[in-house]
Amino acid sequence: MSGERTSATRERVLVAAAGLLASGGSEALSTRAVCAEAGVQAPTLYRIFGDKDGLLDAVAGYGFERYLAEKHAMAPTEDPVADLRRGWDTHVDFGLTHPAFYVLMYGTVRPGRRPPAAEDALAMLSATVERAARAGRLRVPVDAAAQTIQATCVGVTLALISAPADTRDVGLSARVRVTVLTSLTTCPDATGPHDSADAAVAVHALTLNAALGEQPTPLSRPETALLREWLERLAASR
Amino acid sequence: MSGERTSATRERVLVAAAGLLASGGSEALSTRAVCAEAGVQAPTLYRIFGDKDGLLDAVAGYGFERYLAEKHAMAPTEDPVADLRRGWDTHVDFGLTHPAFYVLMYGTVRPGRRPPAAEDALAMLSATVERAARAGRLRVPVDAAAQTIQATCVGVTLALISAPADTRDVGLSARVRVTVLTSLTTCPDATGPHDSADAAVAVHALTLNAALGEQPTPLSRPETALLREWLERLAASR
DNA sequence: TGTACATCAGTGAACGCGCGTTCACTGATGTAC
DNA sequence: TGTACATCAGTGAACGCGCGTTCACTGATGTAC
Repeated sequence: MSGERTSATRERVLVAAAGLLASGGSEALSTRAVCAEAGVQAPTLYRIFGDKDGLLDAVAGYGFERYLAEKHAMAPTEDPVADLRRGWDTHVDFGLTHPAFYVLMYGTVRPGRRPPAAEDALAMLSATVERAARAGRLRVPVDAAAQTIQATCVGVTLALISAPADTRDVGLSARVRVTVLTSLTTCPDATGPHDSADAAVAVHALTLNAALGEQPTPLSRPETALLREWLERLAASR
Repeated sequence: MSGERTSATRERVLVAAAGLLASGGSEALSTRAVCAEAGVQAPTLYRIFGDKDGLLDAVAGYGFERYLAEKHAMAPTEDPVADLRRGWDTHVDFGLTHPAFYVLMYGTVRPGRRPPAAEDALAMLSATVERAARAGRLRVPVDAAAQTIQATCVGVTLALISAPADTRDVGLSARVRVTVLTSLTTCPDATGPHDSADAAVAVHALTLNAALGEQPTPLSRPETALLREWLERLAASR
């Protein structure tokens, strides 16, 4: 009973803190404001969380749990690359839906100190990347892929959050996701469920054609000429 | 004379603030600490900067000037894509060299409010991207490319800053840079001066081969078979 | 079953500190007559 | 040239507030005899 009451108070304080965070950002998260909002006296907060840092950690953890709830609603499928794609979108969505939480979890950068949420999220991401590697769908080492995905996904999410609503580039996330996942994996449809695989073929054909440039290749000159003609046909096929 | 003395004091205060920022992060930037460090009384600071926000803006601007100094040391060449590549590296370098400044300039995310430095940097970046577009080297609209570059480059820099020194993935920036710039531009050597163009060809050949998957193409079956064989040869050629 | 005691989640009120900021003043420099 | 005045970058000292935190206490619940 007393245990239940304790956690009820704890929950009430966290909800109050989350509300202040959402409405006023992390600056609004003073111990006094949280106490007032939760209808609780200061010593209660200190008994439960120890000190202000403990409160902030608990709030970040509370936000991370919400994030995990969204993420776990999405069970892993047998296609790890598709899971990466959906994980990317879930991440960005969460950031845009709970920007204050997100900034507290990912945007509070201190040199040499990764936020715990970022650490945990990276571990989860690595697990999915690992599955992709075991399925033979990965083009680079697991760590490299996970770091790349996390860095770019966080960058995109922070950019979207800090962009004024009217100049927000709605396609940014999908474009970067396609580019990044395509470059890391060997998934034939890494361009996502809404992009046709044809478009991916066209893009890569164009890219390869450009990369060929004036370079000498292991192919003979007539072979190269025919290859380039085919690449152009593929590029035009979307 | 009085004007010179004024700006000398202003400079002294900014240097003091920069020092505190570098050693203690933005939390260490109180008006009182800055005054003490600069050997100046509070009203002097208030006369020069108006209030604390004015001071913070001035400090961020001061950091941004340093950034611009590094950036302008690098004059634009006739290859705008190479300029984008060097601009990327300069950006990441600056972030790692002046992490506290960088976080103040780019990492202080508030929903809907882009930091002024990010705004200015995006404008400068857009100018270079625009040059690439005029040179026919761009694969996507200017705005889309600039946003993509900024979001991913900031993401990478923040990731590197917040990574503990011992787990810092040194290749992250170059890998993401290659991927992003390659996907946005038609530069044959977008992989950078230290990566061979052969490697780029190999990567793109592999990518295209994967993207082809089981998709039907506008090519005939024998053509496709031969194409894939060539792609494999290109992929193995690095 | 009744009583005495331990535990502990909570209250009410205050402490002391560092903060951003401002008031009243000084003293040096530039300027009009 | 000398004097009176305006300007203004600076000083010294304080104001008041909100902050994180803690002290002393209450009252409800659980427990031993």
